[in-house]
Amino acid sequence: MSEGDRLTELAKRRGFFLQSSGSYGGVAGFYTYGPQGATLKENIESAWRDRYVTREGHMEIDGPTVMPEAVFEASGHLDGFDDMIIECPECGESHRADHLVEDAPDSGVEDAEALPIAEVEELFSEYDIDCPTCGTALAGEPIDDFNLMFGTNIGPGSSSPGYLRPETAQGIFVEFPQLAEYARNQLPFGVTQIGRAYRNEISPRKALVRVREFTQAELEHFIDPDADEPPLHRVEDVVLPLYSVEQQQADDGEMQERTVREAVDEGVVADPWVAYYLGVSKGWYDRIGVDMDRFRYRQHLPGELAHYASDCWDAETEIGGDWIEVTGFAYRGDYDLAKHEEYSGEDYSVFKQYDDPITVEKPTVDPDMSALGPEFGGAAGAIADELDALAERDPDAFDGETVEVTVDGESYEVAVEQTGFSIEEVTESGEHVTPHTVEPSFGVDRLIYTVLAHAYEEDEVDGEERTYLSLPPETAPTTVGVFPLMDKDGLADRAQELARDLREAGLEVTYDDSGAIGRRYRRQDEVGTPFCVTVDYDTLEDGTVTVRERDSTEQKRVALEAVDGHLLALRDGEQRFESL
RNA sequence: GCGCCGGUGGUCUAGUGGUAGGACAUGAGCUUCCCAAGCUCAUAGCCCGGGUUCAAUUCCCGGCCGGCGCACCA
Repeated sequence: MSEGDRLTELAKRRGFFLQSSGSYGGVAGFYTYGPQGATLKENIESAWRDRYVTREGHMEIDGPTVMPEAVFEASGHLDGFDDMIIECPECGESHRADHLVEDAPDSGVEDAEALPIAEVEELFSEYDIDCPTCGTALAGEPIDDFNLMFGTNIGPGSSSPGYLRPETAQGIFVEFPQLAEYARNQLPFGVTQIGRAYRNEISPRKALVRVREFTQAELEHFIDPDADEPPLHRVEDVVLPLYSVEQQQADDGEMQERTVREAVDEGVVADPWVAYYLGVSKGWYDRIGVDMDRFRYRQHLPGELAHYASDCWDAETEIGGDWIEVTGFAYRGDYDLAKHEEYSGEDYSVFKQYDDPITVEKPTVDPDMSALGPEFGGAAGAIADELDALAERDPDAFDGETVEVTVDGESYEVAVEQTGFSIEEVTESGEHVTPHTVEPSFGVDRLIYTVLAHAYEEDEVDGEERTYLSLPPETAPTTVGVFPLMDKDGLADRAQELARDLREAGLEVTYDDSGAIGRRYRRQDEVGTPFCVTVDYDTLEDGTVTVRERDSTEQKRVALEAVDGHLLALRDGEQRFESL
């Protein structure tokens, strides 16, 4: 069995994840997290919150998964995701069907994308359109509709289309004006969101790696590109395993190690904010259980860059020989906010106050409309606007007796004295800045898949093969298994009482009294439970229990009344098992 | 979406034109003083629909699902 198959089998058998709606044949690309998986996910998400919300001092919001069409017109997802594709039966090349129709001589069709598919298919016959690659006639070939967004209707009827969000980021961007208020209009600030996103993938693959509904944890850090710098010194010595474009294109390209500081100084990572988050994140991956020997940061190749990104690095993990993307670190510039400002008409900028107000000489006009109106009639208004723009663009144009402006291709001469031109001293207390966005975007499901795959271990205990998940105690869904050595002589009662006490102390506890003790240890090993506590005959005598550690299978005796404190400390990394 | 291969208890699998056997797991009982021991018993299965046939889990067609390759991954 491959690494992935073994993992999927264990995941189903032990309750990490399973394909959804199995009773009805299953649905491709949808998974249900079982009891272990749901808690594992919760643990990873809360470790993420701890790192990217609490410790970075960012905000968290929680928005809806359905958003109106206008949002995705602005974001570019509507056009970018909705393509008609036709595949040539001869050479196998795929082409945009709508573009071929528009390009066909005499078709006269201008907006084929808006037409129903059946109609576009007919147009292929009508205009005898051939494959641009090999010339084969495409008439009669089916057209595939690639719409990666799930659509729906908001309210009755179809007048108000909506889509399931294909990324959580837009839910942050659209609320920017109010979020800036919450941040008291002070840059920089960061906003996070953990939530579901949906993409109607053509072919979901590899269990949790490519699914149609998934969880993202995204951070949008809004910065003033001219003023804000990341606190690089906090991570400057972190060593990054980098796989740059240059190395990817080299024949024998391998990863190279650079500290965050070196990466910035040498220009390997172009943007210091991106470098900062690469540095912050490396320790976090390690903390949740990613094997850092199977981890790298890979730079996007020029052709891979999304429409908004100027530079992008992915965190990738290796599973079964494949590298999978678990996080994208993108510098999105002002693309998103500028788009939403343009489409919504709302203000998506932040007013940045100068330390000291500055005085500037500003050319202004104050056209005498009572003179321009009679002279130029209906064009007067537009001429006034153009004068205003011209004054800012080229004040020298007002030096002569008259000034010439062009409106709708018509040239007009205006007497300078009628323009009210003057140069005024203006005091400016600040300026409007459209922030740039730095975006680390985490795929939670792929991280879960990675953590499970990297935790999967096999060894031998007393000549018997054993499978266990070497999950960090903080990440493991169950922290402690509690067993009576025997299900008799009152041991079970004492053990159940202990299990209740440990749960009350805030630990995730499983109680098990079924079968031989070794079997129970192995059950917990397979779900990655780091510690097991056994109540035995000595417990009845001297009030101590054994604590057994998963990876080493070693045991220590601990006093009953101290066991909850030790386990909490072990879980939180404040104590090591060896020092018990 | 295309092509190839596949789909039998929770899991892994044997097998068959006359509705199925094992292993592991699970539950009950016995046994057991720390790492999947043993014994007894029990629960539980042929992906869905159509066709051929007296009879289909088995053969044929379609669908769904999975693996791999291609394409796709804004």
